[in-house]
Amino acid sequence: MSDCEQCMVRKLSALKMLKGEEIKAISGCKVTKTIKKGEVVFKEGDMLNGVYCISSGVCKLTKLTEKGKDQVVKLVIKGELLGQRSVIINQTANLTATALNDMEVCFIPKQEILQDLLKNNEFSFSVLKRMATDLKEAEIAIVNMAQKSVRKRLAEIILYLYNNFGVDESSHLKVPLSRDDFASIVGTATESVIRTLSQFKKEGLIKTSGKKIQIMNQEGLELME
Amino acid sequence: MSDCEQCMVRKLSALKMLKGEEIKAISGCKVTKTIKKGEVVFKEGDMLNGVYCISSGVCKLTKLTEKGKDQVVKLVIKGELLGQRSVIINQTANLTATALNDMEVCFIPKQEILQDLLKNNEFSFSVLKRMATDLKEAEIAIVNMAQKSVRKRLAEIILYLYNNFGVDESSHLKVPLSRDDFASIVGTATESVIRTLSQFKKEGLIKTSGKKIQIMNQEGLELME
DNA sequence: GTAAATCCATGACAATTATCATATTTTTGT
DNA sequence: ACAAAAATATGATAATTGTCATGGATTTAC
Repeated sequence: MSDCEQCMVRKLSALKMLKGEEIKAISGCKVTKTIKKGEVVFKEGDMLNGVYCISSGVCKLTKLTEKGKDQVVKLVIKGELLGQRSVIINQTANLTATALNDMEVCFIPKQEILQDLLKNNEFSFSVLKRMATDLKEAEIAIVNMAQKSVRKRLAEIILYLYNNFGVDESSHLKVPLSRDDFASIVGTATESVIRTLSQFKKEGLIKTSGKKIQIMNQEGLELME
Repeated sequence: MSDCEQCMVRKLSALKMLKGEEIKAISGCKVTKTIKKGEVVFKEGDMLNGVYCISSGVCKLTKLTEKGKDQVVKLVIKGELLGQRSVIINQTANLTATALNDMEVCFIPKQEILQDLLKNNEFSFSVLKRMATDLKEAEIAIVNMAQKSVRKRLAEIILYLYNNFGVDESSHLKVPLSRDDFASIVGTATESVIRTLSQFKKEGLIKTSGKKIQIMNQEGLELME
């Protein structure tokens, strides 16, 4: 049905480097899937038979800790590929992918991707660049976790959500994260998130209505000590 | 002088995938450098003109935090490449590399590496795999930072040093890390490291003499809650 | 070999964050 | 629309970690 050659989303990822032939092959074997909010795309430990290209929606990648809590490692958005790392090093998934809202994804079988990686140098170099960027971001995340306070990390994630996912008609953050999700992104207890958000409210930095968050003083969040 | 074709260290990294021609080219243009303990190989923000292949010695990769402290992101060892990420995405270095003991490295110019990456698919796929593995490790580090206590993280880094770098004749950990280094790996204050090590001593888990550490009860460290 | 510098160690105390208990509000399912 | 479930909120308190001060031990440089 839908044709990869015309797909705008593909242009956002390394898949844009594929040649006519290769695109056609993928068009022929890809499977489009709909994933509902809260559903799991794949689980830590699953052996993946391919990668997922996200057409719409947002997804969280989490890792289960020894205490049984989830830690969010990364939020993934339209145009990015899921599962490429596991496919490349041929290992089970390191993370669990869960839809934060309704998603549409294209599943591309492993053999197809691996074949293209080995044959098309521009494609594999592009994937390499993408991964290098991910690695850089992960390194920054390590430093943030190690050195910044919960308060600061929470302010930063709110700004991140604002800058990357924007706001809805009522100017509330678009990505629907629960306090629990925030806690597992920031790496703290849910109560600490709630308390800190209350603090932010008192300070006039944000407003909330239910789980929805609205930024009132962006600079205040940015300049947080 | 020394010939890359014969180099055993090269076999440990993605460079093992290079073909005869390519190796010769590198042999001809590489520069061998000696770096003394404490010296900086490159600094965060430097534009790198090539990558460094580590022949001997250990090196820490750090990032400067806003508070002016260093956070260690990774320890790098013989056979690994330094600076590949910056060269691949053509950006300034994200991290500072500092020798923890005397090192010998081979500097390979950027053009040479990039050429090989674009021409030799097996090489670039091998670099890709390496980077995928680094990314996985970085994700695990994020989770550890976010969820584990200082005590636990310190126990883990001691075990890591033991497993990856071994001990000297007197069965003390080989890598010479100061309490300050430990603090910036674990992501805590130096005093907290000192205090926690003292605690470990009291519990019979380790012994210390000066900055040297000896593991007395490996299982105790492994099973730490 | 000795002084200076650096590093290790520990106490006292403050700040941050976690945990447990318990309301209250919001969302969900029917 | 309504009850049940889930999520948010807040207080009280404990545990962890950070900061500042100070003294002793090692290492380094000349």
